[in-house]
Order: sequence, then C-alpha cells, then structure tokens
Amino acid sequence: MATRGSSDLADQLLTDRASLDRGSTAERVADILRGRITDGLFPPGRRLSEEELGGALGVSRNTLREAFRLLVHERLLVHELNRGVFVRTLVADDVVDLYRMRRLLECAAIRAAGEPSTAALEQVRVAVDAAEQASAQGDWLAVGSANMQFHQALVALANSRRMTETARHVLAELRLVFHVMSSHREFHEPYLHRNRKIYHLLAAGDNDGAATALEEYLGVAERQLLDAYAASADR
Amino acid sequence: MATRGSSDLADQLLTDRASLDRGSTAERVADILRGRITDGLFPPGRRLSEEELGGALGVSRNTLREAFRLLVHERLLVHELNRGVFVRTLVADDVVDLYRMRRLLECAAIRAAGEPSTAALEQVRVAVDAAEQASAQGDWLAVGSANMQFHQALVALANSRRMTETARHVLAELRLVFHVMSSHREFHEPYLHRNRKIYHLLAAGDNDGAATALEEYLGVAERQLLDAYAASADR
DNA sequence: GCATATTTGTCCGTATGTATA
DNA sequence: CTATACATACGGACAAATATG
Repeated sequence: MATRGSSDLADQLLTDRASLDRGSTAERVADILRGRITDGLFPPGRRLSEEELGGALGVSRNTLREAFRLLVHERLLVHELNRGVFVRTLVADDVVDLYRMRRLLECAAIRAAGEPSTAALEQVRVAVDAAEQASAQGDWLAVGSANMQFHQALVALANSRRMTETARHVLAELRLVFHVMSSHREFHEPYLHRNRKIYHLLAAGDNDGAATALEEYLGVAERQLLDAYAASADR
Repeated sequence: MATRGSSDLADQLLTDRASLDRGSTAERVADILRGRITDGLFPPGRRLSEEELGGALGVSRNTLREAFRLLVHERLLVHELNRGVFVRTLVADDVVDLYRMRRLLECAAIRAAGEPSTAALEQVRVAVDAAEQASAQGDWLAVGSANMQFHQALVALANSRRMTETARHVLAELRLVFHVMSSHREFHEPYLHRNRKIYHLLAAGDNDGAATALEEYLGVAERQLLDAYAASADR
C-alpha cells in the first residue's frame, strides 16, 4: 500500500487502523466504510467520492471501487451510472419489506431449529449478555450491535447457510434504518428483556413459544420505526 | 471497448454479441458469462482466468473483475484469495439447503399473497405457457428457463422486493445443480402438469391448496436431485 | 441552450506478493 | 528450493457522462 495521505478525513476514517491486516485491501477498506456508515458518520444519501476517499485512505481508485462493489452488494451503498456511489436511503416501504423478511426468516428458523445444538444456543446467550452489558455502560451503539448479533444467532439455529447469509444482509440493511431514531436508547432499551425471555424459552425447548414472542416483538419494533419515519417526514 | 481478440474462445463466448449494448460493460460481460455457466460451457469447478477471458472478450482485467464480483455475489462463482475465481461446485448438502430456502420462500409467498393482482397472476400463466410450448418443441433448456420463470413469478405474488431478489439468487444457484441430471427432459417433464395445476389453484383463489401442492412438488424434485447426486458419486 | 469543469468509466503498464509445479 | 504463473494493487491516461455557471 502506498504512503497514505494524512488529511482530517483520513484520521476520522482510520481510528481502527490496528485491525487492518486481514483479507484483501478492498475488503479492509470496505470494513472501514461499513463501520462509518453504520455509526452514522456517512449518513444516508451522502455521496462517496472516489478521489476524496481514495486520497484519505491511501488506496488507488481501482481498489476503492472494488470496496464500493462489495458494499453495493450488501445494499449499504447504491451505484448510479456515471454519477458515483451514495449511502443508501431507505423509505418506509423498505422498513415494511425488511420486517416481512425478518419475520419470515427468524420465525421459520426458530420453528425449524428442532433441538438446537448447545453451541448454537450458547451464541444466543452470549449476544443477550453482551447487549445487557453494553446497556449497563450506556453504550447504545454497542447495544445495537449486540442486538443484531442476537437476531443473527437466532437464524443460525436453523443451521442453514443460506438462511444465515440472507439474514446477515437483511440485518445490515436494517442498520441504515436505525438512523431515523432520534434516540438509540429509546429504541433499543425496551427489547433487552424480550431478548432474554426468548432465550429462556428456547433453552426450555419451547421453540413455538419463542417464535410467537419474536413475532410480536418484531411487530412492535416495526411500528416504532414507521412512527419515527412518519415523524421525520413531518419535520 | 478496445479491439477484441479473435480467439476460438471469443467466438464461443460472443455468440450473442448482438445483445451487447445495454448497461455497463461489466454487466454485459457478466450476462455473457452467466449464460455460459448455466448452459454448461463452463462446468462447475472450472477456473476462469482473468487473462484468458479478458483477452477473449476484449475487456480489461479491471472490467472483468467487476463482472466476476457480480457473479460471485450471485453465487455462481467462488473467489479464493490469490487463486482466482472458479465456477461453483455444489454438493448434496447444498441441494438440501437450497430446497429448504425454496420451500420457505415460495410457500410463504403464496400464502402471503392474499388476492394477487391480475398482472402478477398473468406472469405465472405466461411462464406455464412458455414451458409447455418449449416442451412441445423438445427444447429442454428452454423448459428449464421457463420453469425458473414460473417459480420466480410465484414468489413475485408476495409483492416483496427482497423476497423476489432472494428467490432470484436461489434459483440462479439451482441451475448449477441441474447439471448433474443426465437428462434434462426426465427432470423437467414431470413438473409441467404440476405447474399448470398450481396456476389453476391460484387463479381459483385457493392459495393454501397451491402452497400445499407446491410443497409436495418441491419435495419430489429435491429427492430426484439427491438421487442423481448419489448416482454420480458412485460412478 | 451552451460551454466548461468535474467526476466517473475504462484501459494499460508495471511492480509486488502468493500459490503451485 | 527454485522457477513459473497468476492475482493483487498501484498510478497514469483518456474517453464519456454529468453537473455547473
């Protein structure tokens, strides 16, 4: 890699340069950009210039474009021909569609899980613990990450590569939606105890009960998000 | 585009050069490669060299890599770091996983369709007709395409962008599996009348009956494919 | 509506690193 | 272990499209 530029933007971007040694350069660049999108530094609608970012990150345009492609496929960015790439902006319809997919995937996964392996159940517990811990420290961004991890672990119970991968895409997209919530705390806090309850139901072997609880959970979250969308449209 | 080379390979690839004028260069290249993969010219496991293909198609390596990315995302190709891209090889477990996804997506789509729009239902009918017509002409490759179109249309009934897109990926992947069938006719013919029956049930408003019929259909097809896999493993 | 500046799309040549015979 | 082939990544160039005044 060439000597990187040292602009202000570069400093903002490279806060986690320590973990920059795995995978191809394009993948590492994509990791950085993904983080900046999900944490809100690059808000929906923002255009990502090839020259600006390439200079800031010290990578060539070709490599940067490769990273863009990865994120376009994750649906975090959209690509407009001859206009460049933009952080995706989701509308209320997308929220409805995303939650339809979540209900389908997550509830089906739980119901199809049968008697899940202890390792898979353990992953669910780990995520629940992490969310509660982050909540205790007031780190609501981390709560959001742990929550995603929880739902990912739920789908993993079905032991289906493709369901797991599809869920990853859906959940990544969902992070773009969360930016409409003015308060991350208000959005995440109510779900902590629901997460733990679902874990308990699963541990007790009551998959059907867990699926039903999850279904209601998702319905409430969807409504909350749609309300936030309606409110932001008024302003 | 630069002057393309004129190797034998180029002639094989560019049989449909006429339709080479829409979208970005990378997308057009991806379309060509997708066709050659699904029709079997590039069989599973085959390595696609950047230099060889770039020369044959008259595009630069950068552009070709962009096309590779698209197909890797469609799971038709796999990418191994520093080794290149290969046509994906699916194993019996993949068949099981793919059919799990199919059952989930297609049956849920039908059950969630409610009273589908006449336009969406019309798409189903068109696909059924096309399959029967191709069958009458003995064009089994076209029957396979029409069949994919039929299932795609079923999922489209749910009117969910993401379900539709996920289905497209699953069905594209499935085409890789079909190559294990020694006789495309044997595999596709038995399903023609099932397709029409499902269409009739939908048109009559019996979504639940259609979903049940589809579920059985998929179970039979899965078993048939798994048998073919077992047989090819013996040889 | 037009001319100009900016940005992307595409290609090339080359240097470096990695896997494999 | 060496040699070869190939992928990764860089920088520069020009064409083409878009945005701006």
